[in-house]
Amino acid sequence: MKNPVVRFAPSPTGYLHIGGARTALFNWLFARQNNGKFLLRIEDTDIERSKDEYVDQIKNALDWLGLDWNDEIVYQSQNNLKHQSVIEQLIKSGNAYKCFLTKTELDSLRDKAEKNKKIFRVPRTYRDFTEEQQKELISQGKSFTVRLKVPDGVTIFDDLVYGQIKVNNKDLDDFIIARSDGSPTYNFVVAVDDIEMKISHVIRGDDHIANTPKQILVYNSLNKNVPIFAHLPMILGSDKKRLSKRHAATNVQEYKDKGFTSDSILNYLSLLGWNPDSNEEIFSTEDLIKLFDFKQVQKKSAVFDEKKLLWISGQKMKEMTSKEIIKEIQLINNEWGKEHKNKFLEEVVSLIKERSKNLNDITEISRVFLHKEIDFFNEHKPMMAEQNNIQMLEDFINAVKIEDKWDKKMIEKVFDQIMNQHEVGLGKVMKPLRIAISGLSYGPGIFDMMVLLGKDLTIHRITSAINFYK
RNA sequence: GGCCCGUUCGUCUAGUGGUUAGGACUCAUGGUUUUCAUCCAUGCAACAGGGGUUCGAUCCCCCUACGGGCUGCCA
Repeated sequence: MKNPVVRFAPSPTGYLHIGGARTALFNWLFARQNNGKFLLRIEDTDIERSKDEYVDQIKNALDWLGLDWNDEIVYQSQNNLKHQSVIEQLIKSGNAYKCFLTKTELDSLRDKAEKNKKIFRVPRTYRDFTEEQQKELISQGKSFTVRLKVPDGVTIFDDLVYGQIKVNNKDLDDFIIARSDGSPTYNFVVAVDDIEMKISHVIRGDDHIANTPKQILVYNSLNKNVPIFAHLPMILGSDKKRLSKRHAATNVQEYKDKGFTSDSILNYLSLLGWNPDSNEEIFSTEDLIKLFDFKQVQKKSAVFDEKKLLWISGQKMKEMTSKEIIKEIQLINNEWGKEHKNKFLEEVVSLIKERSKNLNDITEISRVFLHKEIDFFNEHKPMMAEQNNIQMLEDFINAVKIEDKWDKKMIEKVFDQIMNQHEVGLGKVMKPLRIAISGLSYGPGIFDMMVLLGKDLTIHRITSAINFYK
C-alpha cells in the first residue's frame, strides 16, 4: 500500500459540505500517511448545474481546512476527447454497442413492466446488430446511445470498509456510456478518469457502492486493473436524514464563520465514522495521519452533532497558545486587534481562552478590552437598580481615584473597603462592577480584567455605566 | 418491485460465544471557583424484533421490521 494515488472528486454544483469535507479528509489522511498523492478532480460535466464560483468555494474550503492536493487540478470536462476515443475503442473491441432504443420507448417499457409487477430490464435488441444494420438505421436518421455489453457472471470486489460485495451481472442492465448527443455518462467517465489519473484507491461515500460494479465492468472491458475501493458511511443530519440544504449548517464555510478552527473541524469529522481504537478524542492533524486506519472505519452512517464539535473546539482552545489563537483569529478577520500591541492581545486572549469554545467566543469577550466604549444592556437594569448598587460604583471610583498604584492587590483592597462600607459580601460588590466594566454578567476574573483594562479605562467604564443605569 | 448496504445509551462509539455491556458528548445532581465557563465527582441512559445453532448468545446463521443507497440519455 505504498505511494497510493487517491482523489477527491466533487462536482461544482454547490459549496463544499460537511460530508464532502469528511470524504476529502479521509482521502487526504490516507495519502499523507502512505506517502501517496491526493489529487483533486472537478467533475464539471453537468454544464447546467456546474458553476465556476462553486469551484472557487470548494478550493478555498479545502485550502482553509489544510487539505492540500498534489499536482494540477483535473477538470473532467477537459478530458472529453479522451472519453470520446475510449467510447470508440470500446465499440471497436465489441465491448460496447450502439443502441437505437429511444427514451420514449424505454419509458413505456418501464411503465408496462411496473404495471405488470415485472422486473424491468433494458432489452438487448441492438446488442448484436451488424455494422451494416447500424448504418441503415443511422441513415434513416435514428439517433443512438452507446451501451456497455455487460457480460454474464458476477462482479465481486473487496471493499476496505464493507468487505466483499458481490453483484450478479444480470441485475445490471447494459448501461449507457454515451448519450445520444455523444456525451459520456458518469459511471463511464469516472472509471476512465480514474484510470487516466492512475488512481490506486477510490475512497468515497457509500452512495457509490451500487455504482461500483458498473465501473468495474468498464475497467474490465478496457483490460485495466481495478483499483481498491473504500466506501465511507454517510453523514446524517439530526433528523437522521441525509445531509442537505434543509439542515442547519452543512457548508464548511459556515463553521469557519462560526469561529471553529479547521483543526477542530478535522478532528470532529475524523471521529464521524472512524474511531482511533483508544479513548482519546482530541487529535492534531498529525496524530490523525498516524492513526487513521480503514480497519476502524464504521459501516454505519453517523449523525452530525454540533454539540460535540463545540466540545472538541473548546478543548482545542485550551490547548492552543494565545499566539496561535491570535493567528487563527486574524486569519479570518485581519482587522481584529489591529490597533493594539501583540503583547496586549496575548494577555487578553490568555485571560479568556480557558472559558471559550471557539474563536467567536474570544472575539466577543475581547471587545471589552479592545474598544474604549462598550454596550450596556437594558436586561441588566433591574439588577443594577437593586439596593445601592449605583452608590457602590461611585464609592469604588472615589476609593480608587486616590490610589497611586494599579494592581491586583490594591484593587482587592478597595473591594474590601466597599464590602465593609456597605456591609455586604464580595458577590454583591462584584456583580454590579462586572457589568459596569464589561457590560456582561460573565467573563474572566474581575480583578484580572480591571488590571488589564487599566485605571483610566476602568474608571471611564464605571462612569459610563452609572450614567446608563442610573 | 429488484439488487446492494446498514441497525449497541438521545448522539459518536468500544466490545466479547459466559462482561456489573466500557468510554466520550449531551442532560441532571453535587463539589471547586469572586460571576460565567472550566475542572472534578456522581447519576440517567443501549445490544430493533422473532426464530434457530449452542450448556450459554449482544456476538454465529435465517427471517421480519426499520433506515439508507442504486435501479436516469443526473453526478
